[in-house]
Amino acid sequence: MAQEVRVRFAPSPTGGLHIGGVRTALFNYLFARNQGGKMILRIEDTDQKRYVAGAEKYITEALHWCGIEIDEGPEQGGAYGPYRQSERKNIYKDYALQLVNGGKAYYAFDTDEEINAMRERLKAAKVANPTYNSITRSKMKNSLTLSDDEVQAKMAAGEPYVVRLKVPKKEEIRLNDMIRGWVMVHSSTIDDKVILKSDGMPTYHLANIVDDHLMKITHIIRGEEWLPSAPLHVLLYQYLGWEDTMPGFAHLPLILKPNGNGKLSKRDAKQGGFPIFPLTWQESDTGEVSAGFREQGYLPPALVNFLALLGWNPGTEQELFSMEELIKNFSLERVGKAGTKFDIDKAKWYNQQYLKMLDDHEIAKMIASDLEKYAPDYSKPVSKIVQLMKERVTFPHEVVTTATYLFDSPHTFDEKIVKKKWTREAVDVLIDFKSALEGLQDFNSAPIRQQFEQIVARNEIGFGRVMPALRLAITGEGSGPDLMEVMEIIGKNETISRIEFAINHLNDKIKVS
RNA sequence: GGUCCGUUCGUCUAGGGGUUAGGACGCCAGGUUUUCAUCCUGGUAACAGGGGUUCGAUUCCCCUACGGACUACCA
Repeated sequence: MAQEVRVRFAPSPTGGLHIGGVRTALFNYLFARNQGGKMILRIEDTDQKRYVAGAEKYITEALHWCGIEIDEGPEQGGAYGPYRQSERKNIYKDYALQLVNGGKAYYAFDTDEEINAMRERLKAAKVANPTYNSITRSKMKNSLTLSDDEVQAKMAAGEPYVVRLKVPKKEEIRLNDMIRGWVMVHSSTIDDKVILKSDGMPTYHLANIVDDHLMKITHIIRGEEWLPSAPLHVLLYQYLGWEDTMPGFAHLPLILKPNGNGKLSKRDAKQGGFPIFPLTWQESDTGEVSAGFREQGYLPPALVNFLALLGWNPGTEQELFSMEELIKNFSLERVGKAGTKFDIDKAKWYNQQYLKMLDDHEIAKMIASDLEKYAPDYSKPVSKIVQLMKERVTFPHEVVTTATYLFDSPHTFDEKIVKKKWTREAVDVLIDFKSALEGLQDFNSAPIRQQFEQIVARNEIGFGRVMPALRLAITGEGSGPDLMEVMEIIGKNETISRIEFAINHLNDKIKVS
C-alpha cells in the first residue's frame, strides 16, 4: 500500500501572512487533498527576536477564511505534536548532539567579531566568497581545532557556542525537484551552517528536517527562495541517516511585482492600492496597517481561484474552479517554473464572476454594514437594490457605494453631462414627463417606462436625447443602472421632486444651440 | 561578486521538431437611435538574441543577454 501523503505549511509567526504564503498553503492543501493525504500546520517560531504576538492567530484565521482546512496543527492537535517548534526545543538538541557525536557537526565558539575578522581577512586576500566553511573552519575556534579538554572547559565555563554542520569539502549534492527536475550543487559552495543557535534553539535548517522526519512529511512544497538551501537539507537527511525516507521537494515559483522587477512587497500594495494580505494586518510596533483582501470585499473562492492559477494551470481552457474542482485537477507537474507577476485586475475579474454567482440575499447580508453606514434609515427591501446593482459591480460594498442616489437625492450634478445633455428640448420633455408621473397610480418600472416612451414619442424626439438628462436629474450622474428601476426604488414623490429640483437648479445651464 | 533557478502576447498561460502559435485578463470595435455595466461577436498583441543539431527549430543543445532567489546564531 502506498504511503499516506502528508504535507505541511510551516509559516513563521513574524507578521501577517503574505499572499505568497497563502498560495504556498493553498498548493500544499490542494496536493494533500488531491492525494487523499493530510495537511499539517506547523508554526516555526524558533526566532524569539522576530516573534510577533497575534501572528499565529492571524495565520490560522486567514487560512480558515480561505477555506484551507488543517488536519493537524497547534489547534487541532494530532499524533505528531506539539506543532509549535518552540515547544519542541529539546528534541532538536538531541539530534544536533547526535550529529556532533557522529562527526557530522561541531561546536563553534567564535564571536561575531572573530567571524567578521575572518571575512575581512579573506576579502583582503581576494577570496571570492568568504564564509565559515570546510577551509576556513580549520582556522577558527571550534571543536575541530580545539582539544577536547579546551572544549569541555569552555562549555563548563558557560561560554556561548553554536553547533555548525560539517559540510564536506568536495561532494556533489543532487536533488530531484518535482517542479524543476535535477538540481546539482557542489558542497564547496555551501558554508558550515549554524544548526543550533547559542540560545539552544535550532535554526530553520535543523528544525525543518527533524520535524519533517518526525511528522512523517512526504512532500515539501515551499517557495523558490528555499531552493538554494535545499541541497543543505539533503545533506542533513543523509547525515541523520534518513535518506531513504526523504520527502519529495517541490519549489514553487515566486510572486513578483506587477510592474518593474523584484518580488512583491508591501510597498507595491500601498502604491498600487491593492491588498497583498488575506486579512487586514496592523503592525503592532509601527501601527502600520496593510489592507486585506477580505476587508476590501474579495470573496474567498475568488481569491483562491485567482491564486491557484498563479503558477498552476489545468492544461484545459477552464478558468473558473471551485475548491473541489481545484482539488480534483491539481498536480505538481502542472506548476510552472517561472516567477509570476501579480495582476490585481485578474483578481478583480474573478471576484466579479463569483459575486454574480451569489444569491441576492447573501449579498444583502454582506452589505448590511455598508448600508448601515451610508443609509442608516433605509427601510425598503434590499434585494431590489442588489438585483439592480450586482451585475455591475466587482465588490459587494459597491452595491451601496456606487449608487448613493438610491438613498439620497444628488447633491451635485456631473458637469460634463450637464454641459452636453441638459438641453432645451430634453428639459421640455422632462417637464411633460413630470406632470405625467404625477397622475401615475401604479408607480412601477414597467408603467413608468410606458409613460416615458409615450411622451418621448409625442414630442417626436429620440429616446437617447432625453434619457441622459433624466438620468442626470434623478442621479446626478451620466451613467448607472436601469433608470426606470431606480425611479421605482426611490418612489414617486422623490422622483418628481428630483426632476423638479434639477429643472430649477440647472435652469441657467440649459444648453441652447 | 559567488551559487542556484528562470525567460511564449502588456499580464497569467497552453503548446511543442512541420500549428493560421490556442485560451484568459486588460485594451479597442461592433451588437446598442438609453448611457454605464453585464453579455455576445470580432480585433490588437508573443516564442529575448546569437550559434549549433536537423530537410525543417519557437520546441533539443551551447553561449550571451536579461530577470529572479539565495549568499545571517531570519525563516
